[in-house]
Amino acid sequence: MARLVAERADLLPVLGEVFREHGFEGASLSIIGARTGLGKGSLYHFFPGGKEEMAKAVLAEIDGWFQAHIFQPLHNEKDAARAIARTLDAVGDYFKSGRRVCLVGALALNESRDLFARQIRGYFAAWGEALAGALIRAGHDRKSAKVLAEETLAAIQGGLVMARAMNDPALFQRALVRIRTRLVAK
Amino acid sequence: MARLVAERADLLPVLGEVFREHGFEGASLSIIGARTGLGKGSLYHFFPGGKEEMAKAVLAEIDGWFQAHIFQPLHNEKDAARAIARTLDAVGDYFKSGRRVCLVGALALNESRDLFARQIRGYFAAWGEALAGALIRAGHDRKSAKVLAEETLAAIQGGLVMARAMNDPALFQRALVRIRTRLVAK
DNA sequence: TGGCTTGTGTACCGATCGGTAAAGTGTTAT
DNA sequence: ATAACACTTTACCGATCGGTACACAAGCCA
Repeated sequence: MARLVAERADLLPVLGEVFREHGFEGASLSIIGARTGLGKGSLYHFFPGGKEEMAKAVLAEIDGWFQAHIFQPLHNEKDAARAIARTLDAVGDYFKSGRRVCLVGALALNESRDLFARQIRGYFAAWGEALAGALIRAGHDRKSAKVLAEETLAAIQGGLVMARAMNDPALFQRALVRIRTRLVAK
Repeated sequence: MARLVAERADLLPVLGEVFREHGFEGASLSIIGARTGLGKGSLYHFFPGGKEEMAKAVLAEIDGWFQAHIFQPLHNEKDAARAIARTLDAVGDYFKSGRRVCLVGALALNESRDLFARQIRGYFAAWGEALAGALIRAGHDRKSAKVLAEETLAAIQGGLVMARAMNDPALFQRALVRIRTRLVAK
């Protein structure tokens, strides 16, 4: 039978968008099937654990992307200030300048959080530590770096929420600009 | 037949908590029935429009509470700086120091936003304008007040998201402290 | 050629979904 | 007393939910 998808990994971006748009509860198998073009048989072939396994796979893929494009650069690049600036650009692109929501943050808000608590916490913890590390290398002391990192992540999440609420993606971009100026200024 | 609830308004806080915990899609009528102690018949007696009317009523009640306890004080109190400080305290209490999520923000994130777009936008717009007005009276120029208000609302929403994600209510309290120092300092 | 693996399509499951209908119970006003 | 109203209870509706079972089709390897 002609296969409809090259590999399981190709499904993850689509699944991610579906979960972003409808939430975990709201993303029904019929919606998922329609968006992926796969029937239940195929979906359960790739994800025997059902919706929960799909969401966990998506979260793992997101974590991998951030590891590669955000966390690692923050850790490794010589020029910490430059790394911070560049990863902020990458964040802006990733969230499509405010038109895309953070799935990890969205899942954190309601009771489905409990299903994914470890991954949610791990994602933000890794991000916070990577950013704080870069801030230290850029000249901040340990304490202020930690505070600044925490403040930055909250500002990003809040910017995404507000951009959606006001239906104004530019709001998120303005938030990113403010974050940038605050992080580069010592 | 013995009535189980004095008036419709008494249901709204319970409904609010249910929507906060489960989201709009996830809050099933059976959950709602269990939490309110009412059967479907009673629920549809009070809310003929079903879940959607329930959520809209909850949003209206939230808006009313913020009007009375946050927006109006920001507009009316003589001492603007004091009004800002006091409303920040009220916000901290309202969100139970980070243990409670913002329903308006949570609804904004997924596709159920479209159902409530006007109320969501109105809530944040009113808040932003009230805060910006108070900041102007406290000495800020029009432009920086608007920016600062936008930044503040995003920081609050982001603080709530992060506190839930990290399962650390103190994170939200730290965010509120930072907001306070930023708003009182000119 | 023939089996084996990998994926797909279809039919089906019991449970639950949001919502409706209508009878019944209690209170209140006339 | 009785009629009107406000609320509750129960039974029910079709649709959809997440998930399972299984036959079947294609590609690959022996």
